[in-house]
Amino acid sequence: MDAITIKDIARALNLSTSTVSRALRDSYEINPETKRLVVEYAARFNYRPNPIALSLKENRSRVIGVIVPQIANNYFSQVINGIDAVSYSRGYQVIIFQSHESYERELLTVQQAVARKADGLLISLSGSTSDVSHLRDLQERKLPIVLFDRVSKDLDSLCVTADNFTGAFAATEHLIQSGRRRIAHLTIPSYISITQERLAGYRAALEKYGLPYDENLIRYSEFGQNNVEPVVNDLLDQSPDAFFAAGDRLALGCLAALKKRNVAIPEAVSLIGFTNTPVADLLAPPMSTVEQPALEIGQVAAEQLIDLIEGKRKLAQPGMIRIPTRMIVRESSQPVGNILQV
Amino acid sequence: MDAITIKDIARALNLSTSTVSRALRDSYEINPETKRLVVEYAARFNYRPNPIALSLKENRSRVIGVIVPQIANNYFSQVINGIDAVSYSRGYQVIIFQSHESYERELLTVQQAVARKADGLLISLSGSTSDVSHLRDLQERKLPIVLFDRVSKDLDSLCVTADNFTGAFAATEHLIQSGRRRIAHLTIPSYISITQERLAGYRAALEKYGLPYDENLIRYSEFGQNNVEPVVNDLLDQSPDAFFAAGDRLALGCLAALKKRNVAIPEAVSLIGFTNTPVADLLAPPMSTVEQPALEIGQVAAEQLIDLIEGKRKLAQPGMIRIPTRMIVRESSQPVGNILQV
DNA sequence: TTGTAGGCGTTATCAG
DNA sequence: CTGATAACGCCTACAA
Repeated sequence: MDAITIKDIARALNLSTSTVSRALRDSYEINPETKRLVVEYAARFNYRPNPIALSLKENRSRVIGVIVPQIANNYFSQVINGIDAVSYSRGYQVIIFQSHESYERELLTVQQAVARKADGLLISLSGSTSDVSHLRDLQERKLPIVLFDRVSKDLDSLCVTADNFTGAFAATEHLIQSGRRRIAHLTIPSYISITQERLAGYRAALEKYGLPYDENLIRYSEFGQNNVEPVVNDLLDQSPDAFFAAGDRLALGCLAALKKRNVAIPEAVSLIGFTNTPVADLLAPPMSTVEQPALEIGQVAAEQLIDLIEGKRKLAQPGMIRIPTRMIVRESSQPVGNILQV
Repeated sequence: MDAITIKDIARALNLSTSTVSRALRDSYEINPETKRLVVEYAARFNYRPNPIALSLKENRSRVIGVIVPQIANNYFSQVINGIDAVSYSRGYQVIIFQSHESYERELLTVQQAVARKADGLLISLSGSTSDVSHLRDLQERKLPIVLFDRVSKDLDSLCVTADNFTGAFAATEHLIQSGRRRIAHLTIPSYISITQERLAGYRAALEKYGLPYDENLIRYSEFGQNNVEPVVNDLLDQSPDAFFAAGDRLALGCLAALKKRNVAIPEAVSLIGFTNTPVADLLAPPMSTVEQPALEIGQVAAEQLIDLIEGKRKLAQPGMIRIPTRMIVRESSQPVGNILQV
C-alpha cells in the first residue's frame, strides 16, 4: 500500500472527502468531534497531503528553482547552502540545475524549472549568457526571478551580489599601501558582471593613488581552463610586484604557479585573491583574501525571492543588494626580508 | 497567459484532447494529417506537457531524491555532480536534501522526498543515523533505494562506496614501506561504515608487516568540530612517525596543525590523507592522498538507481559496488634530509 | 481514426 | 455542519 489519501480517510470514517479536507485544514466551522476523529485518524496513519496534487490544483509548487553554472564549486555550493537554509525554514523546496556555463543549457534548465512550476527562480548566469530575453519573457509572465553573483543590467530584476567594487578597491589599496605599484589583475571573462565590477574597483584604487592603468597587467582566463600557469608566466614578463586574482581557481593557480617559479611571496610579489576557500584558510598560504560572502548571498537572495513570491514585495522592482566582503590579510603588509612565511 | 495545455491545442484545432494527446505521443494509428497539424501547432506554441499532471496520473515523477549530510562539502558536491550528469542524460531530475548530520532531519527529508513522489532515493546516511528502519519501510513499499559512501549493513540495499579498505591498506602500506612504524590514524566517528572499513584496511596493513595495533594512535573526531589541532597535538604525545587522516577536513587540519607545531613533513612525520580536494592538489602540500572517487561514485549510484527504477535490475538484490581509489604520492617515499618540499 | 468518460489527490463552490 | 460536484492537465479504456 502506498501513502494514505484523503479518500482513504473518508472511506474509513464514513465521511465525504470534502469533510475530511476541511477537518484537516481547519477551515469552515466543523463539528469538533468529527474533526477530532479525522485528525486522529490522519495522525495515526501518518497522512501527508500529496504536494503534487496540490501543485496541480493551485498551479504552484512551493519549489524554488536554482540555476548555477556548476554545483561542484566551493562558491556555489555555499550559496546553495544559504538558499537551502532559508527556503527550508520558509517551507519551500529547492531544485538545483546546472548550466555548465552554457547558454543553451541554461535555456533548457530554465524551461524545465518553469515546466515543474517552480514558484520562482534564483539564477547565476552562465559564463556564455549575454542575451537574457528568455528571462525577460518569464518576468513578463509574472514569474519572480532574483539574480545573484553573475547578474545582468539588461534585466530589470532584483540582484544580490558581493560588493565586488569595494572589495576589489580595498584589495588594491592594500597592495598599494604595501608599496606595490605594478599590480597584475587576473580575472575571468570580461563580459561577466562581476569581472567588470572588480576591475572597476581595481582601477579606482589605482587612480586614487595616481598609478597608471596598464592593460598589459590585465589577463582574462576562460572557464574550465584549469591551468593558470601560462597566464601567470606571461604576466611575470611584465615584471609585476603584486597579483590580484579575482577568483578561487585563479588565486590558487596563481599561488601554485608562483611557487613553482620560485617567486617569493610576499617579498618579490604580493598576492591577494577574491576567494572562497576554507581549505586555503586552513593551509594559510602567503596570500591575502577578499572573502566572498557566499552563504549570505544565498540567504539574502532566497529571502528576497520568497518575499516576491509571497507578494510581500512588489514585482518588477529592480534593485541591487550588495553584500559586504571581508578582507583577510595573511602576508605581513610590508615586504619582510627573506623569510618565507608558511 | 501561462503555459499552453493540451486543451488549448484541442480547442484551437477543433479536436478532442485525447486526439491531441495521441498525436503528441504518437500512440495509436492516427490520421497523419491530424498528427502533423497537432505537432506543428504544439511546436509553434512551444507546448510542454505538465510534469506535475503526469506525476499525479502516473504516480511517479521522474525525480530522484538525493539525501546528503551537507551540500557545501567538496566531496558531496562532486558526488552530486556525478549523479546529476547521469540523471540528466537519462531524463530524470534531481532534488537534493541535506540531513545536516541529523537523524531527525534525515527522517523528515526522506518523508518529503517520498511525498514528492520521488521515483527513487540516493542516500548517504547522516552521521547520527544508526537505525535504518525508516528506509527499510520504504523498501518494503517497493521504493528503490541506493546507498552511497556512508552505507549500512542493516539495510538490504545496493551500496556504492569507495574501496575504503584497499585504499586505507595501500596508504598504510606505503607509510610502512617508507620506514614508518608508529602510524597515527585520525578518523571520523566510529559508527560510520567508512570509518570501520578504513580502520580495517589500516589494521590489516599493520598486521601484514607484523606491526602492533595501538589504540592510543587512533582518534575519532566529531563532525562540525573544525579544530583538528588539539587532536593532533594530543596524538603527537604518542610520538607517531606518520599520520593517516581519513577525510578532507582531518587531513588538511592535520597538515595545518603540524606546520604550526613546526613538525617537518615528511622528515619527522609522513602525512597521508583520504581526501578529495582539488585545492590541495593545486597547492601540492607535502601530503600524499588517497583520492576519493566522488564523481564516479555519484555516476555509478545514479546508474544503478535508475536501472532499479526502470526495472532493468531486480529490486531487493543487495550488493556492494566498490569504486577503486587512487593514491597520489606527493612526498618522496623515503625521508630525505632536511629539505622542505613545497 | 476520433471522441467520451473517468480518474490521479485536493480543494472551492454550492446545495443541502 | 456535511455532501456532491467540478476543476487542475494528462492519459487511456471504451465507445462510436
